[in-house]
Amino acid sequence: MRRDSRLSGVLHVLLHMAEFDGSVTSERLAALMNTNPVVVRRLMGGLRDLGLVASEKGHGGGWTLVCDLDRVTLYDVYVALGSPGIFAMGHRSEEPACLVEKAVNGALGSAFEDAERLLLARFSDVTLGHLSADFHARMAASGPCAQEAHPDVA
Amino acid sequence: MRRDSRLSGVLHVLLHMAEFDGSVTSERLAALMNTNPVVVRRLMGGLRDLGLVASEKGHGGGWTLVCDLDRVTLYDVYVALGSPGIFAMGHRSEEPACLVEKAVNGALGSAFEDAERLLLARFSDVTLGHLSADFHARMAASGPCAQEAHPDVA
DNA sequence: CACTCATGAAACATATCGTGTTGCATGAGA
DNA sequence: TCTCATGCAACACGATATGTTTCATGAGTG
Repeated sequence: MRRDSRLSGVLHVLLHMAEFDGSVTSERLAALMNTNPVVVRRLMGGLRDLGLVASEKGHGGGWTLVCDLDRVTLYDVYVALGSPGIFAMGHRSEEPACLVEKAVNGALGSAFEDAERLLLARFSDVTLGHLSADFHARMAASGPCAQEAHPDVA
Repeated sequence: MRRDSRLSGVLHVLLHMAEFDGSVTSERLAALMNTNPVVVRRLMGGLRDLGLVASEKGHGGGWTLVCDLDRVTLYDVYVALGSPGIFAMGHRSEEPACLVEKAVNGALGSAFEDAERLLLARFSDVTLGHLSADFHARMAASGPCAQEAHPDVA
């Protein structure tokens, strides 16, 4: 549990959901991720609020994709998670009185801003559809006898 | 204490040291940083190992800059700190068996690599001399009656 | 209506890691 | 010998992602 893997995790969930027809329960998704259903619900909450997925209670309930995979980017998913902090590093003080620290913040800050801008731009360039296509390409490349997408669903 | 501020902190220390003539004790540096002398020693250990600073024990001991400020970049300092992890986010699994996760890792990984490359390139473009010059410019800009660099040293 | 299934939410435990702090050993100079 | 300062180890603390349990809510089924 070294770093924040929520974006990685929620993308994993979404791509698995794209392989299902109907709705999928948190429990089944959690089994695919080797984690706990509550963790899945926490991850999905923000996505539901932004209309990327829908959840239904009760019998036959679960999670459903309600967005166009080709119109949702990694950036959208990132925002749905609450735009978590990107960098593990930061300033010692955001509003320093010390002029030395202001100079340090200036140099580091602009570098971090540029890197963040590039990263989020890259996120905006990739749709869930791209990821899904990449997944299917890997499926095909792994041979005709490759495992199914969901071997544990049978 | 939200994020790793070691790079910011150690740059702060180095720039303050540049304003001193002789050696400076950890205690004095810690006072400038509002922290503990042991924290300063921890930060400086890696820099000493790489020959950026030197330390001496006993009477009159302390820390001295032994590098050319114009030849040491932020990247060098970053490496001296042990090249700490840059991003707060990462993969759920580095070597996943799941093809979905491989696709996710591929997309996220290349974006993170590009952003890291950009960030470190920016670090390599900035020397400690640049930061020091920036600091002195800020000193001059803050007016003739501005505080000294080390008002608490008098 | 009673029962079951599944989400929603809150509380708590756990692990990691940067930071702060204390204590003691080592070595250099007065 | 005494003092000063680094070096190092150990421990406490705070923040946060993650894992887990418990209970409430609501939707479908018999």
